[in-house]
Amino acid sequence: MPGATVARLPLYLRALAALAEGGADTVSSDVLAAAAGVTSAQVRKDLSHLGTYGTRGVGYPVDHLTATISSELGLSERRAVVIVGVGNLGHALAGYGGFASRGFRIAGLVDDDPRREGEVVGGVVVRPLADLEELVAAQGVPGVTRVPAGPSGVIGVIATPAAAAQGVCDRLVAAGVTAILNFAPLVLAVPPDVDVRKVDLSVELQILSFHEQRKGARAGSVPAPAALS
Amino acid sequence: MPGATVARLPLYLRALAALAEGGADTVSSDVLAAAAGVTSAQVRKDLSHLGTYGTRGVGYPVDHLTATISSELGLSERRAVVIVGVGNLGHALAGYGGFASRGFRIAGLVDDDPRREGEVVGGVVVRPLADLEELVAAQGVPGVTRVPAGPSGVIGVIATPAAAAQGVCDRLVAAGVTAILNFAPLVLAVPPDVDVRKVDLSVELQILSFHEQRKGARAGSVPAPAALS
DNA sequence: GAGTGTGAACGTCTTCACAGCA
DNA sequence: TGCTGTGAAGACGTTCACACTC
Repeated sequence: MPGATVARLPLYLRALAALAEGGADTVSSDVLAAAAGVTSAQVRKDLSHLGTYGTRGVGYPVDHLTATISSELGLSERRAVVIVGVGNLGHALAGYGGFASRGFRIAGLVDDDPRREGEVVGGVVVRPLADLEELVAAQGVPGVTRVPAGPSGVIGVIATPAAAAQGVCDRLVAAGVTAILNFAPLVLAVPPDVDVRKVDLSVELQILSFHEQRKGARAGSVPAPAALS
Repeated sequence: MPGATVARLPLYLRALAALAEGGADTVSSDVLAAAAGVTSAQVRKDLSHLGTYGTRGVGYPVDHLTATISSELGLSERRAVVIVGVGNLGHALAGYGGFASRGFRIAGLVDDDPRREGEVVGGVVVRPLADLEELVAAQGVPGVTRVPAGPSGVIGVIATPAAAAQGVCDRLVAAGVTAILNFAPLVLAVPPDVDVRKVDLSVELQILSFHEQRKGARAGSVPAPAALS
């Protein structure tokens, strides 16, 4: 399954939820494409990778498609998420309703700062960093036989300052975490079997800034003279 | 300039800042690649798009390369950012030091909820949603001649619930904003000259979940029999 | 020798166009 | 007729390999 397709499956899932809300029974690739912000050809190609069969002349069954994608994404059982770092960002993440509604559960909040210990955020108690390993070990992914020292199935979220991130990452990995979402602005070093995805807010702004600059240059300056040819 | 290259320039910028900190005068593509988490061939290709000249046998001058990339990204002047929605996420964004240190300034915080008006977050006062247009209009990008009804150069950040996002987006666009960073989990409809980038935390988790599931399946089941060949 | 700059090969993703089926 | 499923074509991005320069 192409990585680009995997990245779009959550979008389809979200669009399908909205369509199901509206009482739709089936969806055509055209409608689904509009809701997800892609082209219809893209939708059909992506769904063909699922082995999913729509009905020609009709479309795809909303409920079955939803179930298939959920299953493919491993969302059938609520996956455990452990958030490290309960600062501004950690608070926002812990309080974000989208996690729970998308099939995840916050299984732990951990912070370095003793003053935060015991605080309750999003219904979960903040625990000291020392409890990290224990927290990860306590999570079993239901339906998956836990192999000792194998992947735990837990997703670790790093919301600490950059200086602390690699240390936290090492501990997560040692505890058996093989999926990490990193908000700290640095490149984490991890073993090859560990997946890291990164979200860097200032990088996003800088990309937007690039395009803005180009627009500004276009609008503010005299158009370039025609090339000699 | 390829979009993929633009997306990596901020990473190089960050890596260069760290190297400059360490007192480095020049960088080889190898070293820069390691710091940015890409390959050295990638670095050379990307930098060649800048028309930047390194010195063969030596590397790239750290200061000049930093200046060139900053300029290319339009970060020479501090670009204004307006954040709409000062909930958990908005708070985290407003308090995020990475914005200021990367060449952006928070020019406005806006929220719907009258109870938040007047609150000071990250040194900026929260203003009512009605002030949005005025705030955008008040920002000029220094050095860029402001064309009436043209792009304002301001970057809008949408950190509202999904239900409010499209309305806010429309107002931003009407006010002259042509660059939007969207945290709400929906696809925004905008005119073609407006750039939208989206960050969806639960989408990232779902992508990680997909890969975790595959690992779990591998570890938990008997290895597939060898193919007949 | 060390390291850049770049054409060419390669792989991946997207779009097109249309055959095939309800 | 309407819409899926999919080979083929095209666009895009990355990696390779090496000529060239300091």
